[in-house]
Amino acid sequence: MSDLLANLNEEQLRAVTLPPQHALILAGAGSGKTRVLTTRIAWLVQTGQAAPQQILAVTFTNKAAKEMLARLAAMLPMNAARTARSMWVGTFHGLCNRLLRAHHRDAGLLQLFQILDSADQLAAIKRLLKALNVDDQKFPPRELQHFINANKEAGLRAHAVEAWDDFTRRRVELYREYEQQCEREGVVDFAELLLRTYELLERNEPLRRHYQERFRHVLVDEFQDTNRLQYRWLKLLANDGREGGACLFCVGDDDQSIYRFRGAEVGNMRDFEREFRVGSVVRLEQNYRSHGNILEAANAIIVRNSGRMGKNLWTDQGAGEPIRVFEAFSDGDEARWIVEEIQSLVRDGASRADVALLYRSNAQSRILEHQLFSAGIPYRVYGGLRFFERQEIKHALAYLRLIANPDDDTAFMRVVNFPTRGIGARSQEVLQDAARTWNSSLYAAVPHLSGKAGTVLAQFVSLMEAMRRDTTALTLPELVDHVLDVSGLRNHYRNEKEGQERLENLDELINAASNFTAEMASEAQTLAQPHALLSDFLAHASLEAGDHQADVGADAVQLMTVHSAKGLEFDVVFLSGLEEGLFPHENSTMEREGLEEERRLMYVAVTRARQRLYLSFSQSRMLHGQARYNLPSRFLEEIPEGLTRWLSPKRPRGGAGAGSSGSGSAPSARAPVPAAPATLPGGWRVGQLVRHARFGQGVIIDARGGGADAQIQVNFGDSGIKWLLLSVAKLDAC
DNA sequence: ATTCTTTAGTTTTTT
DNA sequence: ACTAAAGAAT
Repeated sequence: MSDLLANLNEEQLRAVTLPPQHALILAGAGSGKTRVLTTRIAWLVQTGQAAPQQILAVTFTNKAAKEMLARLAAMLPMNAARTARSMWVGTFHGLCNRLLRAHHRDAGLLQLFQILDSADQLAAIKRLLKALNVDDQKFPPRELQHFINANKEAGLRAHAVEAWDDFTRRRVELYREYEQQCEREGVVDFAELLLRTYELLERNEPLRRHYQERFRHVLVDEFQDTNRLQYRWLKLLANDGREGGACLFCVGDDDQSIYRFRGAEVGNMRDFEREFRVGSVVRLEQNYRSHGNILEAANAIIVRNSGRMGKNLWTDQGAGEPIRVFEAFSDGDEARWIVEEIQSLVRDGASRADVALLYRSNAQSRILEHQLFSAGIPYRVYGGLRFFERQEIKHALAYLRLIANPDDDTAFMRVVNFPTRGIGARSQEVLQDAARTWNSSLYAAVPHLSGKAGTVLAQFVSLMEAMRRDTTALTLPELVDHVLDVSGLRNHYRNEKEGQERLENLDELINAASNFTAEMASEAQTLAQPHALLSDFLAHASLEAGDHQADVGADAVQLMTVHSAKGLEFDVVFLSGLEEGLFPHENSTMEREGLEEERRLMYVAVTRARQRLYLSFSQSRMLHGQARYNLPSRFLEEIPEGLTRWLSPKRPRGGAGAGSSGSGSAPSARAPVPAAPATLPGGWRVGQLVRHARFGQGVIIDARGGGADAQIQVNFGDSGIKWLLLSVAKLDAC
């Protein structure tokens, strides 16, 4: 017990030992957030205030859930398996899946309902549009997918959506058709998991009461990332803060909310504070991660945002090194410089794994990878395809899904002609028409067909029937193995020249099935229905797509987007591409909300660094096959000058206009901007930084005409991109 | 059914 | 510049 609370600082201790009441913990970057959350749970259990089964902990990723369970197992004197079983720890989606399986009848679902991941959902929508003969130019599937998900996340079924124009009315109709299609096929998408559970609990009072009374404590991690529906879901369990509901313990950081684009509502934090009358918000402001200069820079950046809940990180670690800033002439130059810097760090004894290269968008990784590769520096990139998202795995899973549920049309379409068995587009069309006529699934429509299409499809159906029959007595890994052979998938990839890796992945799927079976066995549940374990395995595959492709353990430099760096920390961080239009991204600068999210993203990036932070930008950059000339990011100017050290000749500051460095003075060793045309009349050149009396600072990005008509195009950032007549415009070199 | 050609769209991502 | 996906030709 004293062990548990030892080494907590004053605020952490206060948060951990709060009396049972609704609580909001504002936890800054590196302030020991996860530690507080897990210690709180352990403390509740150890002091006898709550039994493990009275606790529900919600995270956003499976990784975070696993980590929390591992830490709890180490803190609590009970074996890990028991903790895992009696305490509900998981993602919103994982927990909803568990609830819906337990109460599938009340929720109006098959016991073996399947879960569509985003790609499956998109495929289902495309299939729907095709069946209804809808022009997918007018109704792009992706847009419709977003429309449906956004409405579900707002808690709205198709009948409840208000439509004021024809376009929306049609989309609502398609939403309704989509709902019916999912219903018919016995499948549920991600948003549906949440909405179904919400409606189930709302509608079914005894059930709601049961869970409200069971879960005395609900703890939420990354609360700033919750969407509206998730918040309503929590409110339901807490009985809106009235008697008989759970206590909500929400931990989050409004300054690290970077998922607005996918529905996260930072406003939930304030709403929670108000609606649940959270008396005093506990602020964790001592940072144990970064040196003083880095923190000060982060604070200076984030303070410019409006509507913050307010928080100022501090450290007792001392100022540390200055933040290093570098201006390159081209993106290639920037990458080369980063690589040189890494080489010298490694020479000085740094471990490559402690160095991270961060960027705003994935497109920027290519050039960095290229330079790292040429220099022979091991690196790993986060963000590739994940295991369960691979083509061969999705194919195998589709066969498995068809065994569990023949009405799953998405799975049917995926494998009906893969490997090819002579069921081409025409046969598939005939079948889809028949399914519509008979109002049945594709599988069930096959017997109604005659002719050539009927014959080949009947063969496919009997293949599936045989698969189902022959696997009832098999263990899950045996079943998977059997299906890989009988379906012809193995054979197909054996004959493909690049198929070796895919074959290995298929074997890995059998492995995954073995591991899953072992985990389930330790929870000692007996499943009466054949293929019930299969169904659980499929849910697992949808909900947990596996780790991103990267070899763990190797001493390699880490490359990732700022988004995926959230929650991680490194001794040395390079943040590249700090340019207007890139970071902040041009699509975000139109509205204040968007810009502030970019600023939070910048805040997240800066606070990843423990000891050393490099910021770099480039005068020119190849993007979509064209050279772009960007201004330095406004975020650079938001860092107080005293905290930085420029490794390249410093440019004048935007506001001050006091600079004296010559116009674009290039260190002689560096090559000039590639693709920069010859000097223009008046000595101007593309890529040059200029100042206009009205528009402020800008970069010359193009030129046309000659003599008296010569014009230049200048990117003034905020003030836009303008064509100016050289003979008229009053421009100063910066 | 396979292969070649054209076209559109390239911020961030988990479940 | 590059890719993935849809369309057209074989």
